[in-house]
Amino acid sequence: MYAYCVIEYPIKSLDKAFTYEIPEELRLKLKVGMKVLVPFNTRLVHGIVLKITNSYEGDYELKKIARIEDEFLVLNKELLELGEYLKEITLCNLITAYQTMLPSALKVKDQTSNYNKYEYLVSLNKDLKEVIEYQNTHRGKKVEILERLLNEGEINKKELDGASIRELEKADLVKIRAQKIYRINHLKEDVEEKVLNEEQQEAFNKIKESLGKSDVFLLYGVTGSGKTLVYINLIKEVLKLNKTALLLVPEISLTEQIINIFYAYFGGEVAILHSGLSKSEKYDEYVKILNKDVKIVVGTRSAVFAPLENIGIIIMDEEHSDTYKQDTTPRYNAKDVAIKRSEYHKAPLVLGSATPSLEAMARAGKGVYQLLTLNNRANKKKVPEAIIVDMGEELKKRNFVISEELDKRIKETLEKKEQVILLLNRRGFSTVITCSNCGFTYKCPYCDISLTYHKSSNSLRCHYCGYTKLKDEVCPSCKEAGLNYLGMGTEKLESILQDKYKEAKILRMDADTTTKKGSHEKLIKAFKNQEYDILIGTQMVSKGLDFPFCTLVGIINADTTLNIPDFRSSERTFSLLNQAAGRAGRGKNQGVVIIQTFNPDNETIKAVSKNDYLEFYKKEMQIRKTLKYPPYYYLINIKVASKNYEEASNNASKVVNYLKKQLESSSIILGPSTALNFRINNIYRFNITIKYRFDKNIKNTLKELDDIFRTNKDTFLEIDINPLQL
DNA sequence: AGCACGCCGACT
DNA sequence: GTCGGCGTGCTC
Repeated sequence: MYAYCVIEYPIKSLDKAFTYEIPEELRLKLKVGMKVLVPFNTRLVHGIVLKITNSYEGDYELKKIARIEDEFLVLNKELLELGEYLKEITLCNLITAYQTMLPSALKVKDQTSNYNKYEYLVSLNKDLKEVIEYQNTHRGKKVEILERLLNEGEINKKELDGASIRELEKADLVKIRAQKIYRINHLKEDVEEKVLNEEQQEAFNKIKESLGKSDVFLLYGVTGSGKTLVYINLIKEVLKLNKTALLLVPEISLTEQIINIFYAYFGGEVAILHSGLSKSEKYDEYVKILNKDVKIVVGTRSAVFAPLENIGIIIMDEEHSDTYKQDTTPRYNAKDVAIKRSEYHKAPLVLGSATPSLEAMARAGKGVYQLLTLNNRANKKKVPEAIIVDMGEELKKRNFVISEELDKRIKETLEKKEQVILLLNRRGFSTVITCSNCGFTYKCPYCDISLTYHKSSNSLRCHYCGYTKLKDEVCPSCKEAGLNYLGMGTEKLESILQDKYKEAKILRMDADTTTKKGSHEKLIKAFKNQEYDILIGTQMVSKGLDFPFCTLVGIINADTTLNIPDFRSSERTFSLLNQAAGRAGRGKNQGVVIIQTFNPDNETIKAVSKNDYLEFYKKEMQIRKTLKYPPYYYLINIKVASKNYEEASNNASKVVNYLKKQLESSSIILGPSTALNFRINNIYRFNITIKYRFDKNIKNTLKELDDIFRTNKDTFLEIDINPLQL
């Protein structure tokens, strides 16, 4: 018998099956989808078995499989196919696809170690007579232990005196049994059963009817409308059918809230998979799924590959989130994988969002997805009104940071002992440092982008490559003391606010204060417990959090994300601001939102203030249509990168010529242009963008292009299919 | 990728 | 004479 295997090296020339003879002793054990160790050239490498046959093609001599690794890990037929699908949609190597699907502890690589954790259980090894005899002839701890073992049966070794146990074991009176345990354990709690309201019930019913069919639903529910409750009830329904459920969430910080709810409802039936777990924790959770010890998986992007069988429903919360797309190779979108799995399992896929991606909404509009709407907040409060403040006018009144209106509202809110959230879309003390005398700005010598000032270390840092330098006392260019902070960060806002509202307890939450594991959750808890009055933060304060005492949300500068040169910036801004606004008035009292902007007439800002997603959707779709952007056109981004400028530039032109020759005339090819981050780490990058609607040549052309450049050592190609950013 | 094989330059 | 530089080519 022979086995076809892909081996661990993620190299184009090795991206094929190698044939091995299966040695006699492995013939019964070896299964397709197993991880094996095989001789390859002069050494042993790991691989995955793709196929087992009785004969093989080719006239070379075969080597034998050395051994099976991690015997319990078998990629089933669905997951093997899913890997091939991943390869197809991202143009990655097959082995890269499988690596992406596996937790790091189980990846195909040379060092294998045991991640299993055990507990040791002690029990009696001899009959009663001998035990009693021993007890009669001995005294002290050992006798007590035997007594307990007689009464209790098995006892965890940790509870007993180590030295005594060792002696008893030597005397052959007790035996110790190792039992695998999981690192993460949660018990179900008594939760009050919340009843679905009319809207929720209706959505629930529609989806329930589709159980057993691979329908896709877009659950469009305003912030606070209780989508989670719908998810929980659907999953309960799925469990009744003895099927499993997969819930995808956008990021860890959000996972923590939702995961606690799920633990409360489902306890040990839930496995979690996200980047906040340690390697061994992830391993454990993965093994739980493989062993079918859990029925529900909650996790971030890569959890879409969870080895669940018999899936009854897949739910993707915050469907519009960018985090579902991986921004390194393989550049897959978890949504595509979720759709594929939903088809395989004949399970409905529910896409939930308060601000659906235009793609999803457009598909719902065409009937590809079924649209379900939750218009009302679960607490029956209105979605907060939003007041737009024109910061251009405020500047004339010399209010640079906090407008009159926001100031008044903050004071009122603090007096009422309610809480304020202020959203600032930047991190660091200030982003850019400029000389007011000569206009000099610090740029990264390797990446050609502005350096960010960090107050705590008085240093300037490049966000791309990590280059750091100390801030100078005088401007390096004109030697005047004119270096100034332009823009503002959370740190600066904090000090301004502390000055203005001396009594207020202010909490700052951004990437700098939440680097430590668990610090994010701690800060949230502290604010929720009203240990603070004002919460200042970046994007992370806007998402999914529930603070019942918060009645005022202020958006300090709504424009920052709007001005990013990207065709999705309006969509992202709407989503961000809408989410932030949704933090206000989730409890008993009505909330208010203040939006400070230099563009009070901007359609996106106006739509946010009216909380009118559909209005935003209509206007933005019009723009996308005229400018030929998704969802009207598909995009492909090709980056041509090289250490050598000429090399990069010439090859970029060659790529464009090749595309023009191969693709249909209806497809639009843009570029080559210098990439937004043209020079990173001294590598020059050119951008080429393809816009197309229907082009039967596209797949093959990209594949060929990829093939051509895989052999080129100085220039490499990065192909991003359906990119989120250009 | 990783390693062997191979064919040319300055050294115990 | 040989140690070692990294170009080339192969891997079931």
